[in-house]
Amino acid sequence: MEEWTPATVKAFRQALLTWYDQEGRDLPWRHDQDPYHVWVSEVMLQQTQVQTVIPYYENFMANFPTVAALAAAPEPQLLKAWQGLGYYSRARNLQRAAQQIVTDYHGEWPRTAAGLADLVGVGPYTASAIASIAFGEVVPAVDGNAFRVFARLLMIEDDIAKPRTRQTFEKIIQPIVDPKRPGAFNQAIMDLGSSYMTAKNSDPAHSPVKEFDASLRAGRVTDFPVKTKAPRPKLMPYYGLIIHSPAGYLMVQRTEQEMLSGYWTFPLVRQADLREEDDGEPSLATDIVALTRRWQQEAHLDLSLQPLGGRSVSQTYTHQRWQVKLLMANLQTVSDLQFYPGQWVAPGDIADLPLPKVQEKMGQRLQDQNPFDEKEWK
DNA sequence: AACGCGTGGCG
DNA sequence: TCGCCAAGCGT
Repeated sequence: MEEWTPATVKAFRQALLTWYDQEGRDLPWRHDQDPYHVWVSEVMLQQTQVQTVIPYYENFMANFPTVAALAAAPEPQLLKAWQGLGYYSRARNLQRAAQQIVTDYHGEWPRTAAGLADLVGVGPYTASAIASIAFGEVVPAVDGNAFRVFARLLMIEDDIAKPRTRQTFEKIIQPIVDPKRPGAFNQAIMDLGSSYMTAKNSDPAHSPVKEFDASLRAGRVTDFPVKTKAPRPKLMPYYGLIIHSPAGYLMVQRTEQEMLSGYWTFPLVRQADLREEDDGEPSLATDIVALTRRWQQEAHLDLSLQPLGGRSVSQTYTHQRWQVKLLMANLQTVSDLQFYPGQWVAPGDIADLPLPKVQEKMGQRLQDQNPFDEKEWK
């Protein structure tokens, strides 16, 4: 890899920050250096692109303008504000950290990366970003952009998928960070990584730091960064149960142990489990299937599940690929039996719940087919 | 250390 | 349709 002299470091800072001052993006969270604003934006930006985050950030600040407001927010409102943004544990961790700030720190922010890292949901990158941007600490904020930019500039061969590579990069970048403007330096690297030095379609030959780009000189830009590939998502076949009654549709809130926790969906049953039930084998069925069976037997209700036409709904996650076949049943009466932990939701009220994308797709499919001649969709 | 965790965009 | 990528963190 390349090594830079102090003179090269100085020239690099100059070129980078001159460009950033002229061409840096005007983003909603860059209007001031309020640590609350920086923190919320950084958490939203974890694994998420800027143009996706902007409307969520604006809405979030309108709903929760201060750390105290966030700490006191009702969870359904919080989850609704995060709906569609993904990685939902971020929202819960954000609120828990807000409560830490209010109660443990009496509203006073830790002013260093080391202190900030004690907040739940704030890891090494986010802690350094907040510390440098809001409090001027001279530390590198090493995210995917910094990995890519410096891997190319210096031709660093370490595999960025390995956890310990972070320390390697931090050690290399630390003396390069501009001690006078660490926050601007870190943000400039990110802007560079999302413009002239992207993963694909980058244009390093015209970047403001092209003179410092060893991979460009070597004609090896696309060799960096080195990163081992992630495994393919595992196929997970489900049935989505659309159970309709005069009271509405049966919805369940996903538990803390499940992914998408706190969000609401139609009951989802692994296809293998439902088949085991049908075969009369020892039951691997979920609560919902067992309850639908019991309900059917005790109340003598017709709960025969019919397929809903059309192809299955699919949703790909980082490690799972769901294929959801929709089955539906129409109950003429509800009786007083309860579907724990489910809840009947009127069609016009479904959109008020926090819903993950896969539920929106199932709901859309249902509305397209409209098998129960429903007129009350919101 | 390796894995689980959402969604949207792009070639 | 597919594979890869995007301002990571918790366990």
